[in-house]
Amino acid sequence: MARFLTNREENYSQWYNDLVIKADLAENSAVRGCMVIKPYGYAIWEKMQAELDRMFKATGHVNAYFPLFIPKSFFSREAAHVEGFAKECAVVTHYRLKHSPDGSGIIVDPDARLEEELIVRPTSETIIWSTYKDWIQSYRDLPLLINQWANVVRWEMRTRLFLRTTEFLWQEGHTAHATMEEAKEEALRMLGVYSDFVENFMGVPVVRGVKTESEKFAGAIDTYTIEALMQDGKALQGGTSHFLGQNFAKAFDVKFTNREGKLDYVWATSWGVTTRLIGALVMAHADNNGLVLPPKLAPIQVVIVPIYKGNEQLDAISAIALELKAGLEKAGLTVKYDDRDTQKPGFKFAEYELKGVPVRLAIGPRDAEEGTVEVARRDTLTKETIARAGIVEHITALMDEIQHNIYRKALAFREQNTYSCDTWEEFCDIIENRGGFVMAHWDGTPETEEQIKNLTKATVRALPFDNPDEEGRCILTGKPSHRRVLFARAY
RNA sequence: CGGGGUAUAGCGCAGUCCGGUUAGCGCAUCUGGUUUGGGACCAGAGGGCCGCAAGUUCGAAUCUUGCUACCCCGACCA
Repeated sequence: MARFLTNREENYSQWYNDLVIKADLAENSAVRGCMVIKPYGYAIWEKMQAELDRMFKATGHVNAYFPLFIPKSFFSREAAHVEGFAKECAVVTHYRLKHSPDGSGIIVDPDARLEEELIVRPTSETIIWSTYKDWIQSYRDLPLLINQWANVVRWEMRTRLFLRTTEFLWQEGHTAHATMEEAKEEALRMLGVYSDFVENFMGVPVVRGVKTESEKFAGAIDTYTIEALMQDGKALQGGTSHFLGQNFAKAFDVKFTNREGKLDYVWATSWGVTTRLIGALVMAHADNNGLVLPPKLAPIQVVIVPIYKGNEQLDAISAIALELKAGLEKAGLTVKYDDRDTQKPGFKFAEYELKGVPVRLAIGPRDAEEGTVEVARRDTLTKETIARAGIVEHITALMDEIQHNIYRKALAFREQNTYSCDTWEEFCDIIENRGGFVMAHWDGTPETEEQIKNLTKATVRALPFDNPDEEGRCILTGKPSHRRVLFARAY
């Protein structure tokens, strides 16, 4: 079977690329660095969106939409922000085309140069905070809890489907608060929403923590992050939530009158997750047979495949299958009955495995006669024949079991590949030969962080919230440290 | 932006060194038939500006020059 996919153990990144394309999630487009998200991949994104959107609303947020374009001058208002994003911006300089004088085609009309260039948003803090200035006057206007679903553009040098594309889809929350405490609380709350989503819906365990100075968001005071471990031992940042302090309020002069009647700058947060999560979903669970989707995000949760000879048998089996489908749908499951006559059962089995459908039911003449159905699990690749009576309850329970099993498996993998390490030799050995998360002491300086990165390609992924205080010595410099941090090579 | 590579059917490739009938192969597609409990088989068919442009030549996928695009490795990054 593996002959249809590159073997995961032989070439992980090729395997990933093949899988994304063969499972019909996405493909490269005619535009450099930009992908086409195909219907099956987009269906997963829609499921993610629906759940996240529900979570955002349950925590008091509302959706709005801001422009794709940002006037260049807005960008320079926050110094660290412009510094961080300037090198990867797409810029609109003209607004018109015309036929070339020599008739050879269409050219940019040099007379149509914009007075002020527009930046295609790489993130929307600047346009949003320039708008918030007009929306906020008093503490009564706060908190302002807004989310936007949008596309953004970051002109990256090298791209990979879902993991890093020039244009990508995301949501970005931008909130404004009267106090520092409230803004910090909000940033942490949203990090909690993200980790809840990634762990309980995607089935991917995460480490929560704060980013170092060099890794934090351009313009933030603190960046909180969730870090997940992929099957090749590399870390993937799953989502970030930023405490922005008063940086953007000061840059855009957003002041409010507080309860004491005094003017103060507003406190801010922003937070986002992207279509990159689809890449994480693939890299965390999939195997050499294809995707393994968690039931809670699978576009198709159950597929029914009929096995038959001739129309007569097909009719009899279809009657059973459609009744079963109706029963499962009534229980809230998304079911597909694949009665295509153009493909054989074996082909369909392999195809739905490739696409990661959690449960496959097969019904043949034997099952029709004996009142049974063959139930195959994608996560374990096991099959059992069970009675049709009570099948809906069985499948419903199985969905939960699969959801949990996928998470347990990923968690076990992460635990097996998380090392606590105290010497430089051991550190290099693990990073180079085994991969995974390494909890080690670091002296806290950007210089040492940089040096470790240059020597090993490993970076500090986070200062984990859950790591206990512990006296130790930096693995590189030997200087004192009070807590272990999370190192890994990362995507 | 540095270093390396590739461009031939929808996809993956051979042919290019050493120019020569009608440019092949596998997969996919279409037609007909037999099949259907783990990626079926047989027979037939369609599909090409050989990346673009110029040059050399009786003759160019093949040689020369220029251009363009894409991929890989680095620096940048969710």
